[in-house]
This record gives sequence, C-alpha cells and structure tokens, in this order.
Amino acid sequence: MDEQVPRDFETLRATILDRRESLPKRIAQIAAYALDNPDDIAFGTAASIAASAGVQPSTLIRFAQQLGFDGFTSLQQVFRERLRERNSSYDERLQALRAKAEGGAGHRAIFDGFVAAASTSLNDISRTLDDANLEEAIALLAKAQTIYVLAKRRSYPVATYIAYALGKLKIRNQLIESAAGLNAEMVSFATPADAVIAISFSPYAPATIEEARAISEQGVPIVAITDSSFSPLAQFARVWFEVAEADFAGFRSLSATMALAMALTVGVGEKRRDAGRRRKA
Amino acid sequence: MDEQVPRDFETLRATILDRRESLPKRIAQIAAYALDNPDDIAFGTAASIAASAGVQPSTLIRFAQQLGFDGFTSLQQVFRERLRERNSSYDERLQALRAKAEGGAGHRAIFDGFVAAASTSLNDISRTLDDANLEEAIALLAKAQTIYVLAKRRSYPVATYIAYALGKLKIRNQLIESAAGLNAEMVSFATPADAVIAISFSPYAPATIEEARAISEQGVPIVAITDSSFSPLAQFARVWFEVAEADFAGFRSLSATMALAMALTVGVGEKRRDAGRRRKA
DNA sequence: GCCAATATGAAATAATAATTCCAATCCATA
DNA sequence: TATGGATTGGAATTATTATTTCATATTGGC
Repeated sequence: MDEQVPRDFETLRATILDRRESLPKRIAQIAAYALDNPDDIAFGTAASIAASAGVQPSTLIRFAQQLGFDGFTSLQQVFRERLRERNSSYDERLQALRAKAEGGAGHRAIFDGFVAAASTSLNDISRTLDDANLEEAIALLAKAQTIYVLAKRRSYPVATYIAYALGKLKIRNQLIESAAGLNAEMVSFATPADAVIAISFSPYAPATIEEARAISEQGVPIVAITDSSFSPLAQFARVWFEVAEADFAGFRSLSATMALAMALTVGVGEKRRDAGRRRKA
Repeated sequence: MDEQVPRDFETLRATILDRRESLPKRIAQIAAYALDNPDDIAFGTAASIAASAGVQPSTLIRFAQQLGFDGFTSLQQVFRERLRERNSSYDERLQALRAKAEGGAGHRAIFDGFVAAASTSLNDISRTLDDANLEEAIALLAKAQTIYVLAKRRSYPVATYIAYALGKLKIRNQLIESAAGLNAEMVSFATPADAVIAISFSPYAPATIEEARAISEQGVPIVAITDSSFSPLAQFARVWFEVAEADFAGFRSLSATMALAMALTVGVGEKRRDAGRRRKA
C-alpha cells in the first residue's frame, strides 16, 4: 500500500499538485476547484459542490477515493480542520498571550500583555460601535468651522494624534492646551458653528470636564469619547461613544480610542471632500 | 412579528446574551455551549453537538427556533459564515476594506479599516519583536537618571503617552518639546548618565533626527523605535526596534508602537522596583 | 399543594445527502 | 477503425441527519 492518506490540508494540497498531470479530466477539474475554493468544500454538500464545479457528485467521490480517502466525507474533514485551525489561531494566541503575561515571565510577558490588551479592546469596539452614532458624529464635525480637540492626561495622546491628522487633511482645528494657562480664553472663542471632540476616561480629569461644560454652555456641539454612560462628559455631549479599553499592568490600552479617533477624522475629511465636489458640480 | 432573525454572528451573540436570563435551563445550556464552542456548531451535526452540550437534539432545534430561525440548519449557517469571514487573513481583510473604503462604502468601512490596520500591526510586532532587544533596551533605560522622550508629528502622541506613563510610575522624564523653541537647550542638559527614547518613522521629521544626532554626540544612549534599518535614527541608537505599522487611508496605525512603548515604560518601572528592593534587602 | 403552562426527553419520521451501480462514452492502441 | 480499458453521467440505493411528535417531567402562580 503506497497510499498515504493526507490528513492535513497542506499535505493534501501538495499531493494534488503533484498528481495534477496524471488525473483524468473531470477529476482534475474538481481538484482545481477544490484548491481554488477550499471554503466551499468545507461547507458544501457533495451535490452543491459538484454542481459549482460542474461535475457529477460521483466524480467528487471518485476524486476523494483516488486520494486515498474512503469517501467525500473524510476528504471534507481535512478542509474543515483547516478552517478550524486557521480560525482558532487568533483567539487562542490572544488567550496564550494573556496567560503568559499573567504568569509574569519577564519583560516579554509585559509586552505580550499590552498587545493582548490592545487586541481585546479592538475586538470589543468593533463589536459594539454603533454605525448610526458614527455617522451622526461625522456629520456634526464635518459642518464645523473649527474643530476643537479636548483631552488631558491619559487621553492627551489621542488628542495630539487627532490634531495631527486633521492638520494633514487641512481641516481647521485647535488643540485645547496651553502652557500659558490660557485654556479658558481659548475655549471662549468657540461658537455654535464650531464643534468639539472631547475625550476623557475615568478618573475624569477635572479640567476636561470643566472646559467641556463651559464650551457646551456656549452652544458648541460636543462629540465625546468616554467610558460609560455615567461619565460627566456624556451629559454635555451631543453625540457620545462608549469605549471600553482593556487594561494591563495598571495602564489602559488606547488602541480602540485611537481607531475610533482616526475613523472620525478621516470620515470628516471624506465628508467634506464629497460636499465640496457636490457644490462644484 | 417582532422577531428579527440575526443574520450575522455578532448580532446573534448579542441576542443570546441579551436573553440569557429569560431562557429555560436546557436552552440556556446549549446557548452557553454555542457561544463557547462556535466551531463545533459550525461543523457538527445536530446529534453530535447536542451530545457534547449534554442536551437532546430536539433542544438544540428549539433553541434555534426560539432565536427566530426555522431550524438548526439555518442557525448553523450563521456559525459557518463567521468561520468563512474570520478565516480570511488580516491582510486580505485589510485589502478588502481598503477597496471598499475607496469605493465610498460609508464610514463604517473606514472605521473597520483602522481596526484592521491596528490588528495587523499588533500581529506583526508580536511576531517580530526580539526579546533580547527588549531586555537590553529596558536595562539601558532603567539605569538612566532622566529619560528624555523625543518624537514629533505622527510619533508625537506616543511620546506624550510615554511621558504620561513614566510620570505615573514616578520615573523622572523630560519630553523634548518646547513652544519657545528651546529644544536645543533642553537637549544640551542631557548627560551620558541619562537616556533617550526616540521615535521616528519615514518620512523622518528633520528636527527629530537633528536632535537625536546632537544628543548622541553628547554620549547619551538612545533607544530608537523606527521603521527600517535604513532609518537615520537607527545609526544613532544604542538599541533600536523595527516596527512596521500597517496603514489605512493614508494614516499609519500606532498600535504596535504604543504597545512597545508601554512595554518599555512598564518594564523600566518593574526593573527599578526590583533593583530598589534588592538594594534594601 | 394543585393546576396549567412550559420545558424536556426519547423515539418515530421525514428530509437530505453520500455512495453505489450500471450503462454510455471516450480514448489510446493495434 | 475496431477493441479493450478507463472514465463519466445519471439514477437508484443506502446512510445519515434534521425535525416532529408525543409522553413525561418540571416550574410558577394561585
């Protein structure tokens, strides 16, 4: 018996490619289809796959048998296993990272912990972000004459990134910060024709809250990124996003907030470009 | 009919979690199993899944029906679809999202793009980061009297985050930035007993390079985070990290750099604490 | 503690899908 | 171009799997 049944996808693939030349026409046809559409093989029924590949179900079974399987079903297992492994790798790796980080095995573990926290946060936010909310925020910001950016302490890096990106997109913006302690004055220039992006997480920096309150009392609409509906920022905001960042070693990730911030920024850029184009036309 | 059938996995998951409380015991049991072992649902037969979850096949079908599906088979489709999608690698997904965003597919696509870019970057860096390099950098920084942080433009948010974290850890640090244009003077205070974290990506901000050169000429050791071995920063650095961030819509992610920055920061914090403890003992 | 409504288990049934079989066709070779 | 073997198509058969049904158990309200 020189027939070694390929148990994993890569071996199977190699075997098929190897024999390609010597396969009968219809078998070759289904072989090509299998390598091109492995997902279909994993999920389809013999009949549906055969139809998609343009052959008879029986041919599909002969193909499987020629490879040493005892039928289509066992061939299909290989294709399913492949999907399973590919898919689990990500979650499992995250799990492993977290476990290793918990175990405290040197500095690599710290790094892994931050990577895991960031990944988790990204997963969470892409699950929970509300599309309508995003549209509303972008629409609001796109109308603004000047976009003010307000964030301190832990959220400050996000603010600087937003300011950088807005600048690159040639969107007028003002980061509310001042070495000279002129924040209050800066805030007082904002009008209802402007808008604010405010970012703050618990424990909320008092200055951020205070400035957000002042600016909202002037009628300037606020888009807030914060961590719960109890956040004082949420009550001043016209639109607000709840972002739950995972933490590690006492520091919360910023990855989800960053992704959202970029989406807002670039979204505003696009919306303005579209509006401009429409006006010209 | 108020029954909205969840067509995608996330919606389904949310629906299940939402109703969790009100589900009968066995149904709840299979619901929990489904969320814990989605792969098994995708590939198993009703009988095999029911057995693994410790319920009857009929319960599984009732579960599906309660969610608004017309049977187990249509519920299973959702789990299969999830595998299909998840399976496409991050790179492929990023590619697809880019195309989608180009085509003007709404703002959600932009957001998804940034999330995908961040995830890709995190994947890459956790694959490529060299442990020894990390140890060396942390050892070097832990010895420093003052840690100077140097980064402009796109990398500036990372610098502010490092400065924030170092501050929280009570590690003396100095962000090299000055509204008054006194960077050169600031740099001149650094001595070989200090250290620098410098971050710069192509196109390298000339000021960063210039200051890095000046500071290295004073014998101050530099830990650099940059994007290639050809980076001018790499040549001034005692230790350097190559970080390849994925980009989307013209903006590169910062997630990998952030994770590395946090690992460095917290690593230094730990190393100092350990050293302090040893000295006391 | 009893009743009705609801939930569960187990087996029967229906549906679906894989496999087999055989006749028809194709192809290489003499 | 005739012949044997290999290949293929399509329907029949068999196996597997989902679903339904109904008897039994459990639960919650009075």
